[in-house]
Amino acid sequence: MQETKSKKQNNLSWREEKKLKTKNTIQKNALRLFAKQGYEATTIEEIARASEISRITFFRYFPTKAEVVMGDMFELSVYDLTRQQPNDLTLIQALLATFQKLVNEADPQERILLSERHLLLRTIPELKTAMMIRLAEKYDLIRELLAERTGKSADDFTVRNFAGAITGIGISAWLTAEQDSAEGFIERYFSLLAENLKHLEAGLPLD
Amino acid sequence: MQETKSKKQNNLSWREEKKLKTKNTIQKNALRLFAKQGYEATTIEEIARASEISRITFFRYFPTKAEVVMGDMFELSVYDLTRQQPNDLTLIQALLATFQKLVNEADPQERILLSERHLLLRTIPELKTAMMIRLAEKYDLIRELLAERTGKSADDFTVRNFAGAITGIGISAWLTAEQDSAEGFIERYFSLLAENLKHLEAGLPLD
DNA sequence: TTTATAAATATACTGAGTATCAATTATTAC
DNA sequence: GTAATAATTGATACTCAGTATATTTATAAA
Repeated sequence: MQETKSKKQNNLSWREEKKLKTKNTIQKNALRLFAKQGYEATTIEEIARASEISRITFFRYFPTKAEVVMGDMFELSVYDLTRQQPNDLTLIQALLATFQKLVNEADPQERILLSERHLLLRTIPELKTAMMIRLAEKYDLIRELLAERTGKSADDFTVRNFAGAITGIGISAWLTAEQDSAEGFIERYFSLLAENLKHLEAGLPLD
Repeated sequence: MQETKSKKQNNLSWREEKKLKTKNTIQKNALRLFAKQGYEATTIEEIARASEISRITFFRYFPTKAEVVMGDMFELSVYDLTRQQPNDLTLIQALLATFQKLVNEADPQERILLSERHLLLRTIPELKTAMMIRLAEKYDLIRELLAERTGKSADDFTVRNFAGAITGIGISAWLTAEQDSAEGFIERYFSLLAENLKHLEAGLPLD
């Protein structure tokens, strides 16, 4: 079980580095092929051939075809970064700070990849639904964050409900940005998210 | 194109009646088999055999295996019933009235079928996600309802965001009821939904 | 070099979902 | 009632995602 860490000072061993590279190659080829000939029209076989691996190996790196588009999506960063925000901020203020940071720091390279992904995510029905699920799954993370900042239990009624509202607001931002879309989707998404959160903090007035 | 309505006074023709019966049979058999031997372990082939139809005919009635569980789910009723509530009610008040009505009026027969469905919907991962999507898809309907009652556009920022919050609150109620679950899931779900909506109307205070 | 381990692949399978075409069955017109 | 018409069903055959098992190849350690 103990992982190899004997001679190599790099915290990534030779093998692990290669694996990461393979994973990236697969994802890049997949996104390229999806963009070129469509998601449905692209088979896993093709992606594998383009990546010079076998069909079976593909499944060693990604459990499903959809997952190759979803990727990591820096969801963990959102969680971690938000936890690191000062304690005297409300959750919403902390989230706003996190988003600000993420938008500022995203390097161009990453931003382009992200754009390609998002294009697929809002175009292909199968992926749209996969994305919606991802969003809904954040519910539990939000509850945890909220529990930490309020000192309440994550199972508290108000915590649950507030977290639910944040989740829904996130979905709304996603769906709205998807409509306006075109260029700069990610910027639009984050700015909507920020507006929505501020509105929520104000109690969601309808006037 | 003109539909047959010549002699038959019943608004359902002979054929259409039979089709409805077949659809119900398929659904009943599917739910029975799923409950008995599990969702994944049950093939469409089996469901078809039990329903005395061919595998292909199954797909004429339900586009996917998951859809046979989802069914209609009286989502349309919620929409229609809510529209019929008095105009001086807020959307939340109207929704509360609708849920009240639905809980009171559900006949025992239907209630049992609904329970079976819900058991599957919160047990089988594939169906859980399908359900989540259903919930998220209500977003647009809620926006319409809200637009009607506020006189605003369904694309208005506050309408979108408020509708998003309601959606998320619905998801939260679903996930919470799913945890407590056991018996009386549906009652629990609706009562949570009501609590959550009231909390939302109060501006979602965290204290 | 030999040994142990992990990663890649080959083979073969299941089952969902689709397309095409032929066979039935019901509906309508005569 | 019978023939023509249209809808429903079904048979056959296919694609492709995803899985299980066993085998081969590459890597690391000894």
